[in-house]
Amino acid sequence: MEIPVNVSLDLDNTLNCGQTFRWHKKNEKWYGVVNRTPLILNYDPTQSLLEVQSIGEEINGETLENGIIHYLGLNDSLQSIKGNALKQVEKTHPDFIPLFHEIVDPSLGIRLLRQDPWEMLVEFLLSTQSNILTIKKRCEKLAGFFPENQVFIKEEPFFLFPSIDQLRHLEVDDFQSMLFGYRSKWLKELVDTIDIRMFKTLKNMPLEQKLNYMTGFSGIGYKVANCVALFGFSDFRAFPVDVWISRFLNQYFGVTGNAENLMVVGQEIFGEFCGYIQEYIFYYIRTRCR
DNA sequence: GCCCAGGGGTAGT
DNA sequence: ACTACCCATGGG
Repeated sequence: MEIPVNVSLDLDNTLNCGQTFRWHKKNEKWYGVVNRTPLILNYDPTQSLLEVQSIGEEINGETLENGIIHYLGLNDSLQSIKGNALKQVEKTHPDFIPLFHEIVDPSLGIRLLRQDPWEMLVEFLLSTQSNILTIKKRCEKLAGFFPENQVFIKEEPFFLFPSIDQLRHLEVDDFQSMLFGYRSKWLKELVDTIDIRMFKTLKNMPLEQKLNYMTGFSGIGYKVANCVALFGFSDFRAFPVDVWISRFLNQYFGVTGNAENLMVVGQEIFGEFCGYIQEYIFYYIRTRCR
């Protein structure tokens, strides 16, 4: 199947900018799973065509095509998001305008994915104090623990992300064997105590309620909860503050503080789509600022 | 060997 | 409320 793409799309950096951990590229094609549907994606920017291989017929009750359009955020107007944030920057920090363009313009094909909130919660709990390569290996380790979740497109294997019921059957030692370290007990406690139906209702609640609920679990602090809100619940007012963003805000705005304080700073500077801008800043720091 | 990583919990101020 | 320190482990 082929999907015509008539908006800007930087698929490589969308799938490789730290918002998702289980996509991998081989021979110019991307391999990954969206909800319970394995996909092979091959984007040709010169033709603006997205070639899709799959064994599934639908994603989350939608047609394959609509499901992929939704997942990739192809309906997001990146120009509007930039314009909205720029207006806010002009009001609050006009001296930052040149750097704002320098950061955002090269990123206007990077899109925030609509990922599964449960998978985001588990994966970002495992992300603490680790680099992205290590996080990716952990996520693969966890998914690969369940051979019954393996599916194929032709000869190519994929693992569906484990459900909460599957994870409930594991012990702390199982997680230790996957080298999750001190995160093992956090994950065990999470799967034992979370009310997954309650968790899913956060989708329609304000950011503050999302954060309040999620930070109630051990191992889920403000940074991780913001990542889940942004990448799992598509709440663009979320503003995750990790060591990179913290250093950036300190360097260019002279502010310091914890993840909660700096989240508010980011919201004030960049406005209601600050989560999108946060991702562009993260990409900028890690590709052009080192 | 050393330092860092998409942090968070906790005890001591 | 703020700080210092610890946590397990892999990668550069």
